[in-house]
Amino acid sequence: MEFCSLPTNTSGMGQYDQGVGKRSDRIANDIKRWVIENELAAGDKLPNEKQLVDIFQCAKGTMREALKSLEVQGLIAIRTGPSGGPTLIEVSYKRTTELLRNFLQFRDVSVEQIYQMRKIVEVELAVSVVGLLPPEAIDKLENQVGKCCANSIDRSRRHVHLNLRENELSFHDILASYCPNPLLAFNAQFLTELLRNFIDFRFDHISQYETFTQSNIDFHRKLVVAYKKEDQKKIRKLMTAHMEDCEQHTLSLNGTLSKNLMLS
Amino acid sequence: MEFCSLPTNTSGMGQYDQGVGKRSDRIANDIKRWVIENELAAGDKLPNEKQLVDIFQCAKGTMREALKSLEVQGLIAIRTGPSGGPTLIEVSYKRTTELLRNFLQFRDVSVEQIYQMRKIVEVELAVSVVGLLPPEAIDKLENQVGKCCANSIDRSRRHVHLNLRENELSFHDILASYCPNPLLAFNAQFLTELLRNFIDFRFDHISQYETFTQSNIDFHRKLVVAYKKEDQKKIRKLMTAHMEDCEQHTLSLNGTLSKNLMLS
DNA sequence: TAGCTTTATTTATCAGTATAAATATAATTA
DNA sequence: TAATTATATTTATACTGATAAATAAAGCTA
Repeated sequence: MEFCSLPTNTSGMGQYDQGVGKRSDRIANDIKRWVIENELAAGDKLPNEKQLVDIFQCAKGTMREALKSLEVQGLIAIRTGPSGGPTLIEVSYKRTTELLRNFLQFRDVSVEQIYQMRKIVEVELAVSVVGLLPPEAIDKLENQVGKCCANSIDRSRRHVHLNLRENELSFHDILASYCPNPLLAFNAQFLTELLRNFIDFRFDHISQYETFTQSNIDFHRKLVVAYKKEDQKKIRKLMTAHMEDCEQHTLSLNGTLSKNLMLS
Repeated sequence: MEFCSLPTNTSGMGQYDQGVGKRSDRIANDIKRWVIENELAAGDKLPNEKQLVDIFQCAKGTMREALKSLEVQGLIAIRTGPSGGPTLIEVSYKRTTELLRNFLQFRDVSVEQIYQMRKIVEVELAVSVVGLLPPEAIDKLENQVGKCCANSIDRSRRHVHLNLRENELSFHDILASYCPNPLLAFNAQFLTELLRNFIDFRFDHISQYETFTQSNIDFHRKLVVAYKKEDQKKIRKLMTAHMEDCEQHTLSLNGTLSKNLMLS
């Protein structure tokens, strides 16, 4: 979509206008409003920095702060060079989880609370994708379980354990990727991300870790079978038990939520 | 907590250092890391703009972009004047919901999908706060139901309907405020916010709207009774039915999610 | 002491310059 | 001609200095 001049400069004209709040914030909001009104979509380009400065009659620095705001919100990407400038992008899962982690940074969240959420989210998701999985999805899931098994031959070192958890969790990511409900899928992915990257384990219970891994493999295998039969009831039962089981293992391994949620 | 000099300027020194990404982003990350390492908390003050410029040996504009980033992320508030400058704040629910709405802006979310989420979140939340509600919480809930009744005398105009929805939803906000799980509480509040501010109704079915309102009042009243008895089973049943009922009413009123999610 | 005024401090905005990075285009080479 | 290299152009990024606005604290007035 072509750029067709931003509408009347609602955020004030001339320097030091009377509007409320910071100029850069008002400009950022005006640009958002303009994007919505013109039904722009990801991939569409905004006017470049210089043009925006002309349109809004503001200083370069002010405009840069406005653009930085949109960038941090995950709404635009900025590139240099010819045909560069600010481009609208779909706010990514990644960016959104980063911002949501900021929220959790200053609050205490326990492993129990993560699983309280996960027990309802993963079960609902698992049940809801029944009938929506194309053959290649089943393949992917089966493949995933296979990787876990292959890796479990060597299980004596720390990084292997980490790798196993990675694999276990990607089973759930695959399921989430076939969930048509963005709210549900996002929550599921956010929770698996927390477990993947922000749980500090004590690695002094290797045997328990092995049990954990084996238990996961069993559940995933059974889930694949149930998905092949599209047996919704069975899937609900299995995923509920699976989450319960994961929670217990994580707790007995003394998993705690990291204090570095803010850092990517 | 006092400011005690930021650590070695890891984001590079001198102009145009070789680090990856933008200088302002690296600085923002360094400040985050420093906050975590020094276990700063909401209320603590960061060095002011000029001091930060000295510490990071960067230009004022660059530092302002870094601070804007932190501000947009909801991590700091900036005030002018003496004893002003950037102050750490708890990332607020409000800010987080704004950022999450950006995420949904470019995806299609249906009323059914909102309720798919709400049916599991509100039920889990309702059940989990049993036994955690102090007497004043019950009072608040009862009060809330009372307001709905009072308002339902005059129900002929649009804004009254909006006001009723407002009241109905604040019943759920009260419940959420007593939920110790930030993940659960946040999700619940986010969903009620969507319903409160971002559902466009067609107001051509006044009678259905009345039925909706009355139905809500009934459910809320019954829920209060159940909370007084701390009857968890009853609460689960009631809330499940309540959400199901809400969904049906919303659907028959042709509620659709607004296209203006990005705007506050 | 209550209310008002001044002053000092700090961010917010403006203006302009210089540098780096990315890309398109032209020139060169094989 | 195809591929590579050099050049020019476009754009963001970064730096500097000056002015305006906001606010807290100190001082003044009644």
